Amino acid sequence: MEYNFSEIEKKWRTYWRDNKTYNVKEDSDKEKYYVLDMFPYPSGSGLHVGHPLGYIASDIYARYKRLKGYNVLHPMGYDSFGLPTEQYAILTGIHPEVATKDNTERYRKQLDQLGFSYDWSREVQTSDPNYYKWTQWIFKQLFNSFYCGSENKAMPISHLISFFEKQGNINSQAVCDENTTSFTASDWNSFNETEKENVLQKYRLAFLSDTWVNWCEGLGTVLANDEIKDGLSERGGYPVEQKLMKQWSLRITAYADRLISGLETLDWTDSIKEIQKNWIGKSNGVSVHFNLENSDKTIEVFTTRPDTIFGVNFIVLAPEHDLIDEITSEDQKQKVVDYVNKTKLKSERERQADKSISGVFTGSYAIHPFTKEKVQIWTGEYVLATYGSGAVMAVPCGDQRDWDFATHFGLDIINIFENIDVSEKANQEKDVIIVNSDFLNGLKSKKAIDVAIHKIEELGIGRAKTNYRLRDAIFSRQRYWGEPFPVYYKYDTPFILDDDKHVTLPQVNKYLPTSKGDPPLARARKEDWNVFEGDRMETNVMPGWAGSSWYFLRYMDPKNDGEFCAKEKSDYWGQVDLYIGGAEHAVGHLLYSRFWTKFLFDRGLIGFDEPFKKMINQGMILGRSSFVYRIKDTNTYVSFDKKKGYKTTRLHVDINFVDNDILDLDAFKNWRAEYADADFILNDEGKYICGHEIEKMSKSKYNVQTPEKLVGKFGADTLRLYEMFLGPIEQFKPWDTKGINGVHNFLRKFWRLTHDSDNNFVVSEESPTKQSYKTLHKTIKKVEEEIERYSFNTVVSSFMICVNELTEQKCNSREIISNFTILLSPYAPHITEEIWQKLGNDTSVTFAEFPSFIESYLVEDEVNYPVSFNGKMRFKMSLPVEMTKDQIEDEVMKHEKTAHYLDGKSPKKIIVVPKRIINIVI
RNA sequence: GCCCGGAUGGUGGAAUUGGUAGACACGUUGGACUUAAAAUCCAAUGGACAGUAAUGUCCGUGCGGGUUCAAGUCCCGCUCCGGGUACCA
Repeated sequence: MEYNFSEIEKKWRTYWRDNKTYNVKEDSDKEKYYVLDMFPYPSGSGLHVGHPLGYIASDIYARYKRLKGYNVLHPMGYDSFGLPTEQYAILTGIHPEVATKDNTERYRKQLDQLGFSYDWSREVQTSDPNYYKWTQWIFKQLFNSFYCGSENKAMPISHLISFFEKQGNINSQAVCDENTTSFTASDWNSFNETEKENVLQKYRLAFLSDTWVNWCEGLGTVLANDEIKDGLSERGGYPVEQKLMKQWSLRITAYADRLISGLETLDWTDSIKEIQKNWIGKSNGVSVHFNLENSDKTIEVFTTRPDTIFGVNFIVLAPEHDLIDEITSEDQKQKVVDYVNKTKLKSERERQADKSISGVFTGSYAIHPFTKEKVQIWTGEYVLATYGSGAVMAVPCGDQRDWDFATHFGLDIINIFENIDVSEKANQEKDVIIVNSDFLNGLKSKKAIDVAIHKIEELGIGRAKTNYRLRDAIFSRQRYWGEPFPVYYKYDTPFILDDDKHVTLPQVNKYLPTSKGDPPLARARKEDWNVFEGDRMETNVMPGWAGSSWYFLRYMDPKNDGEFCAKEKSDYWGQVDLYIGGAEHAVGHLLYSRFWTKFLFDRGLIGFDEPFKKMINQGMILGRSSFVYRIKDTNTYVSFDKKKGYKTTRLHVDINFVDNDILDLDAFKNWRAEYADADFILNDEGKYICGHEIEKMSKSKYNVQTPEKLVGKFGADTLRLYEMFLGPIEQFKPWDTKGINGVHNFLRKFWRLTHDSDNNFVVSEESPTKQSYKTLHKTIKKVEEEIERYSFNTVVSSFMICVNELTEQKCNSREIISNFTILLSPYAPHITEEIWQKLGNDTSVTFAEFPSFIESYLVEDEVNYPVSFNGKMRFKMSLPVEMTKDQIEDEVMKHEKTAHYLDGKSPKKIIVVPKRIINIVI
């Protein structure tokens, strides 16, 4: 074999490992660059060809930046805590640690095969106690911090305590729970330890709170929304109910505003920024208090449209609203109780899925703050307890949901919009004039909103307020395979372990909840814990996103035993300059890690407050499924091009039996017993042609392509080039191996350019021709420009054009080949190392210098002008570059073909764009 | 419903600021080499029409309009596909 890729690739992978080629150190003489892949979860099923797409792109970029003289940090590791491994442990009894080790080893093997330039000495795993003790440490810092509203940053809780000691909480600007009661300094000083802690919990950034969760008694655990189907658990089919449970939460809502404004500094796609903005859901409005007819209490509603306050026809409370019990009249009591109970049984998801209108009148009335008229109070599911104050002022003429509700129950609809018909639907337009609204009459909405807020505040019946859709993040999981909390309890009050103490996951006899419904860790006996303090240890574990919220920092200082990451290291490496990964983490990982980064910044632990400066979201690679067509009620399969006229059933066939849509009949027959004596109707060439379709890659569709197979057949360099050649990195695209021969041939062509027919390496020492220089420098320019704008696919074309031209020029000059080898090395590291070595270099091509582009090689004496008539290109003519517009015009008019296209007419206008185009308007 | 993308040959895609549409590959067809096959090399390849031919004419970037000397690219109005998201007051 001339180009023996398997031997070459093996040789260089060994070399890189033995020589630690890709290990990096901080180096103040060099500018840093940080290229990171999104943290993979090492799943048991390994990689398919879609997974490495982003890794290849980031590797190319990292290698390119090295050639450009940067000190590049390009690490890899595993987000190794997680559910699938735990499920596997429950099923098999195999400790998750063992399964994780197997999976990461397999993953590593697969990654290594592709020739990535990771610094593996920096590998981290979230499930490694030496890693998660620092996750615990950050949790401790969150616990010991509060968010100061006046400084607009997180600060030590001790500051807050001394504030309370001096002033109580009445003038405090600290962010806290909605239901926090006021106290004075002397109140505070009289509290006992537990009382003080209960207050502090309302301020801490990591805090215990009662949270509504989907509790499944049958399984003894809390379920995620997507684990519930029709009100029953997906596994086992047990009933699920909403239950209040004490859970750890993180006060991400304190950062809501900064999480929105910080997006402006990021080079991310608009769509991800938009998703985050919507998720945080900032809305400016006003909270207004409505007095009740028969009570001293008031109902607080939140509205973004105070301009429509004279259009209020009724008020709707969420079924969970505190006041419902109290205000419901005797005659409506039974109906309301039934309704509230019914809704309680539904999961949040079910309630959201159910679009039907429901609600019950409570029988009591509120007083409109301006008109003083009676307003009916209803309860209805469409009002969410968890947003705003859990109550809305219903304006059916101006809000479609309120309109639907009013129409459904036959309630009045007052119209407050001039010349607008609200009999068919509500008016949501803001560019209309408001009428029937006392002091707002004649104003347009925008102005009326300001006027109304002003008036409401002046009368003391409410105040301007900003609401967020974002909720505090629940941080407890009733699982085993996650980070344990550094928390113990004394008299049911939580305490944090000292900084030098951390909890390692204790051994348990089973990975299931206890019979009492406590999490698996509750199975651990006192002596199973490495640390045991107080009455009991916390038995929840942290969620999957805990470890992944800060892993990019640990890569900078992975072995540090005294700190999570030394400040001088994080100051050197700084933000991730390029982050490549899927868009599916838009509101999970990408939001949480921004939150943690801002927190660590606030506390002075790192010097930047956004983790990922530039992000590229690679598109999914889809599979190309193949099909056979079985004639109904037979065991006969008809070729795709012959199936017309037959009634057939389409069946997925394993793509490993299909080459260029032609089915390997023997392989198919051997696949399954039922196909063993299959008959075939072949086409005229005696072949069975399969049908095909583009679908998501999945085992059940038999369309999964593994990198191993392709690396075996074509080599890693070919696979790397091909994955890039498929198309723009961020686009969704089908995987089709048809084209892989093309890039493989390119590498072979490159090999042949530098080897004679006996496979001896040959380069010429003669100086290259002008033409070859031009080819090279054209390529240098293109490769550099395209990589800089992350257009990885077009670079491959440039390589091909370069080798095609050099082959044509019969150019194998050492100078040209050397430079081209460097250009190609980020894409095809193995073959280029081999040729680099054969060129006589004794260090890796990794340490070469990216060739500099010299403009003068591209300068031409002549320009080949396209000549257009009325915008249509008709012919070309070469003219000297230095020619003036007038001279060009003369030359064109003299051209023999011009007369033909003028067809006797004289041109109205001649447009000459030097070095570009000539257009003659007739 | 709302928000964000996208639509270019038989296929994947290129065209970066409005300036030669279809680069580069795949596939297909024909040819060379070979006992044969594979591999390799050469040639053709958007469509239609005319011509023995060189060549010429027309059409052509989802659809309909517009701006411009010139539109895949800009503007207006649609269609279809993909993604995200939703009783968020």
